[in-house]
Amino acid sequence: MPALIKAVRGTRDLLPPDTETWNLVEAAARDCFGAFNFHEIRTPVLEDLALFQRSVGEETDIVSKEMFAWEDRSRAESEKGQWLALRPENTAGVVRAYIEHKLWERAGVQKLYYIGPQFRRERPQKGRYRQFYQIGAEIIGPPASGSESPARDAEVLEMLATLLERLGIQNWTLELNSVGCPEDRVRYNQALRDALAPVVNQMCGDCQRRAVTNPLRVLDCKVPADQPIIEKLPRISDYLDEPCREHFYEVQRILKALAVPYTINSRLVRGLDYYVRTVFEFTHGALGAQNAILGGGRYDGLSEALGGPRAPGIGFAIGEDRLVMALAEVRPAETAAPDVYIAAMGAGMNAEAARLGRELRHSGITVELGDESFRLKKSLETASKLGARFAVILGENEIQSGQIAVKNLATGEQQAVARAELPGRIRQNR
RNA sequence: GUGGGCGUAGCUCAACUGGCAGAGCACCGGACUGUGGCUCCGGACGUUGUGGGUUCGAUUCCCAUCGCCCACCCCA
Repeated sequence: MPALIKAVRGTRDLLPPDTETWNLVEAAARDCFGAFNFHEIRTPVLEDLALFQRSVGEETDIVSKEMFAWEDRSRAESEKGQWLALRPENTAGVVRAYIEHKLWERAGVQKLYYIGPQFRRERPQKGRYRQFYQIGAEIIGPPASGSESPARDAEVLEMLATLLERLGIQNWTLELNSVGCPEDRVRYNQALRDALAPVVNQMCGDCQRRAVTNPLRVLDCKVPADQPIIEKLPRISDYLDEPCREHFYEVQRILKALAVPYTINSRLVRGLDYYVRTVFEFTHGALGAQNAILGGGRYDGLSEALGGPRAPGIGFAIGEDRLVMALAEVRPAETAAPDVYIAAMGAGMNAEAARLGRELRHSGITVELGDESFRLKKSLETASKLGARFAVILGENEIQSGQIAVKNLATGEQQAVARAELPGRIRQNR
């Protein structure tokens, strides 16, 4: 026997009834985003590697060590092999499409959402997979379209709160921060380095490394012993210039007006290079170490970094795997049951059953077919296990008389119904 | 990439200091040839993740390897 082929590390099959939950989440997202006038965009899973190097950032772990990337073989021999990558996130692709299709020519701001798989070559753990799914949305447009307005930030945050609420997910926390504009961050980074210099040798090994490579990351450190030191480090809020400060204030003012609860987390920094000003994260307990179910922020300079026109934007990505996990606590998955199970009996009855099934489905009824080889007992047993509401018995007697036996599997009550009345009878009892 | 935990039937798990691999649930069939759920009877379930070692004998002990899980780094 050949060796079994299994799903590759970090990927997984989603089976029923779990897929019902996934569909529920996606339907809720589409519905909710639609109410905010967002429209769907689908970008390729495969992109030019350079797209992510330029947007997410060459030095980020995502790009430097967690991407599935390879040189395209078909052109390798001409020594101009194109480097391809499976997308590790979707914002870069959306902005690329925005530029490529000159979407700035369209009226107003572009409000786009996507649902799809992303890929990162990380070690899997709870809530983290190599193929994972994100539901995200972006608002992007030329400055004149209002894309830079704090009202857009608030709109996105309100939309997320609405979605979580609609899904019945509670106990989420919105953590909000502003990382300022690039100039602010340069000044803040310097201030951090200065403040860390005298104390960094008292900190954990990771922090000593971060202090050199990415001082902002020191703020995320979870080592208890480091906390007193971190508390005393300068805060980004003291380094924001006036426009950034004003922007952040206005976002909060609108959130308050909308009664969207949030907390300021001055240590919240996000991993992607392109974020400016508003950054945020929604967290949820009981998800293990990966407690962030979604994150996002503003990326006013991204379009230009990718060779496009100035097009400020803000967006987020929901970790769908994690959202589903959180939702599963509220609503356990359940397989939908058929309305009717057709118990065909006797040679030649499969065709009759198929015809009847076709008629019923035409009326919007969900039908499962038995098989003419089954004994009635077995058909009823199966119908019952599947959770069907009705068993429709189709045998010689029924064909002869034109009266079809319909059994309500919950009550055990059975009656003969004229074939023409069958769909109506079943629908009214659904 | 690093650290820890765990791999026994489809699922949840047993099996004493090393002595014939088991139970519950689920599945299939029968009791009941056109009437499910309850009950009873029966059946199939497995190279104990894989490979090696120690031993008269290994699910058990040792080594290696693969896989999964959890955590770190990083991140959604």
